[in-house]
Amino acid sequence: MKFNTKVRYGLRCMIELAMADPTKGMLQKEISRKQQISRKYLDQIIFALKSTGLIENSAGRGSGYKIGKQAEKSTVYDIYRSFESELAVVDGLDEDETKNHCYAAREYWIQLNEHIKDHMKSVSLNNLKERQIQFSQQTSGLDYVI
Amino acid sequence: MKFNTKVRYGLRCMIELAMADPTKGMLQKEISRKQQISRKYLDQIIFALKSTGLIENSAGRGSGYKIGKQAEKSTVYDIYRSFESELAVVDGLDEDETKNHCYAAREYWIQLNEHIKDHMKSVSLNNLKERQIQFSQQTSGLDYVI
DNA sequence: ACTTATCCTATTACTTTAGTAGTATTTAAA
DNA sequence: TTTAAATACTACTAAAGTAATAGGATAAGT
Repeated sequence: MKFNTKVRYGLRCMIELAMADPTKGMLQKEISRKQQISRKYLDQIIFALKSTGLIENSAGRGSGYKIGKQAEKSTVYDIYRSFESELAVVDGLDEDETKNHCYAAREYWIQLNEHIKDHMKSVSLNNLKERQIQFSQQTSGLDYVI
Repeated sequence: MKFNTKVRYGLRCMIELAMADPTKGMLQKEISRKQQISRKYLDQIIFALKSTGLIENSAGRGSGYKIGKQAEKSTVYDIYRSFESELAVVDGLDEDETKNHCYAAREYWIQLNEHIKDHMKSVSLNNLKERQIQFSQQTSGLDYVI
């Protein structure tokens, strides 16, 4: 019952970019250094985030990434969905009910699943950015890389 | 981001036993047949549930299992904890903050983790039993094994 | 004694995960 | 217009986790 590293690193990337100067792009190299994620692994993560439009760049050398146009309105769930299919905390929830062996258990998992999904949808990248800014001000930005 | 089969089957077992006649025990064989879980795998699951006191029996031949004395007050989280250590949707949440690379991300995961845990603690075995009874009455107990 | 059932550990096949590697393509700069 | 930096995308691999089976030890009912 864990989120994998792609989702976790992806979230950190998005916050990093949300905090960055939106007028100039940020290179993979720079994100990699700041977030301590290997260049090649980050490459995959950025590829996924770009595919869903959460981040943008122009191709080729030296362009750099910036947050996508609609990305500030995006939520943690959108970021999650860049890497995974729809959340399903157990398999077979959408199957025919009669195939299940316990109605109450099935209903419980469905409820929990929605509960988690709702939480992930309720927190936007903007919310996270604000929290990060608050923290940076409190600590003079010394303790964290961002 | 999935619950494993031990937790899922464990939940079904607990509901099965909660629905059963509390005066007589239920054999592994019987649970296995009703819930369609292999005897040997169920053996492990029952062993775990017994270790945490959620189910009880007297040893040896033909005793059968029944719900533990305090088990009706127990929650989904208690059942989960029979198989897993404390819920942690990402690793390293309890580590020193300065080792993290993004404050806002870390805070987010902590909140989500508590959110899930709270949900799991808010639903008791009794709640699930009531739901199961309601369902059985509606369908005349035909569609589900329990 | 014998059989049935539980107790508990070990093992295995399989899948997933985390990360590396490599090659092709794009484009800024020399 | 070469060249080198950077991204784009696929393939691969080692390690870890999962689902399940196997098997011997022990306990009791008959």
